[in-house]
Amino acid sequence: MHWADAFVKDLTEKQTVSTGISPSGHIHVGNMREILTGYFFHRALKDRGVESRFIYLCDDIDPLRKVYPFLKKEEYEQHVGKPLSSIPAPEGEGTYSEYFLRPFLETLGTIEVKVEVIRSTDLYRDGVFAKATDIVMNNVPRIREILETVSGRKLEPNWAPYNPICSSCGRINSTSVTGYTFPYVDYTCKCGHSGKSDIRKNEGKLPWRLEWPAKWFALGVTIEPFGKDHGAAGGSYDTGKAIAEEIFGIKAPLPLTYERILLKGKGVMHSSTGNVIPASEMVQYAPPEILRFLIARTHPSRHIDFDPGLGLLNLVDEYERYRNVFYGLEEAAGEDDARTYELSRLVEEKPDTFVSFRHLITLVQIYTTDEQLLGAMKRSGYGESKLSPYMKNQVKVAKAWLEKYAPDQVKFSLLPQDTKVSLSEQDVALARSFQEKIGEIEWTPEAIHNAVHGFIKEQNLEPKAGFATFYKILIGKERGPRLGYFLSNLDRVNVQRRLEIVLSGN
RNA sequence: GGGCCCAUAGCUCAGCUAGGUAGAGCAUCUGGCUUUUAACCAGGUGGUCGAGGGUUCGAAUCCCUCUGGGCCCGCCA
Repeated sequence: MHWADAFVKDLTEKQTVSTGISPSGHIHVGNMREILTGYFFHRALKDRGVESRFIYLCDDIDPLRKVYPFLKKEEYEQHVGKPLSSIPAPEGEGTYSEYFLRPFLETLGTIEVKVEVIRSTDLYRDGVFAKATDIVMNNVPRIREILETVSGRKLEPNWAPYNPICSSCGRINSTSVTGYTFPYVDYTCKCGHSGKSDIRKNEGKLPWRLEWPAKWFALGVTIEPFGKDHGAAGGSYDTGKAIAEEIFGIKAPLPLTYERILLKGKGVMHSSTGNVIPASEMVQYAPPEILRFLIARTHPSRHIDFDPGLGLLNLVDEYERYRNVFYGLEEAAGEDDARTYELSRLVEEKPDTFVSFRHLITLVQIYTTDEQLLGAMKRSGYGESKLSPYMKNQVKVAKAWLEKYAPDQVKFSLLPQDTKVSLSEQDVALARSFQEKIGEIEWTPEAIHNAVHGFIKEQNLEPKAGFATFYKILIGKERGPRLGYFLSNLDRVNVQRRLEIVLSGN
């Protein structure tokens, strides 16, 4: 059974699956595990006929913690400590949080993940946290005791479970609570200002360890996946669970701690270090369903070493193998293959409506126009009369991947006309016979192929070695794309000239 | 100091929940194919299942200890 199905298999009541990511920087492939793990639970529930609500809480009231390396120091120093929803975007119009949220939401659209997006600033502004905040402010000693016991840390004497936003300087990290009378929290700020925050508005926020259980309480969350940073003993899930049960009188959601996604050879993806591939970029360099597949195929308890190079190509191969399993064209290797495919795919893909991505990688390096490409695809079993939007995107993605991440192993390009290549006697003889007759060969794939094969046979060569001669001359490699189709797309005069140049040097 | 996860073929992994003769893909090798989608078809090589102990008629699977690797908490979120 697929891990998502196994996780929800005993649930029959309506569930609310919640996820949360802070838009403090680029929302990256690593963050996708949060939202997609939740999404797969949601899907698994619905597929079992269990009612489910799926929400994503965007923590946009969180303060900017520091000036990240990707921010201009002079510009953002003044904003440290202010909510992400009230400081300017690194570029263009709008707020900081929306700047990073927008491409993420677009990416969710691209991979067909439908989720209710809730901004924490809005929750506070609309008073959704008011009741929870009031409960919390009336139970400070008990909460302090829980936090100190469960987490083992000592809280400051003036600690309070609420952080007011200073109405004068806008900071949330420099205020101290001095009193509480519903609905106002009194505070003083390091900037010298004293004031009141209305807990029914976005004039302050709960600290994380309280905000999390308050969210469960206010929104009725029953399932929540989270990163292992929250899952450590004495971590925020432990304290959250205790607060949920003892202060709010609710059950904590069913937890799932997931492992991190690493970038192969570079370690953990962190927005603060810049060691990231934003999710919005990944869907430009990989078929979008692969983002889902990457997360769906691996149990959350295992870390993922993501390799955007050759590893990505292998990943797509695997996805396509699972697709074949789903359509009964191939035997399953693992028992969840078909289900993993089903959870990953974006649209129904009938077997004759696509061409394998690996093959496409070759094709887009040979053909320049859609017509040529379509012809080549049809020879590979593509049944549509024109490029589908899906395949158009695949083509775009294949080109982008070649440009940015492809290893040399899968790339080829014509050698410059005057590049010297040393050839064996066999190579020379073969290339010469072709070069001498090149003007008489009909410049079509089949005719070229037949001509080359004729010369190979005439000279008693191994076909493989014979073809290699031409690859050496043209692209400097031992192997290459099917020669007839390849050459027919090159200008005959240029090919002739290239052969002459190489032969004159041997 | 504390916690979690991982370890099975050269590589990526399945198998572990409910113990019953060790699996797949890729790579590699051999053979086939009168012509290459960086193919295709058939077959082969390759593993003391990280180590040790325990439970059991029987352990990759359950329990304990250890080793190695990774990550996290003890600021903030």
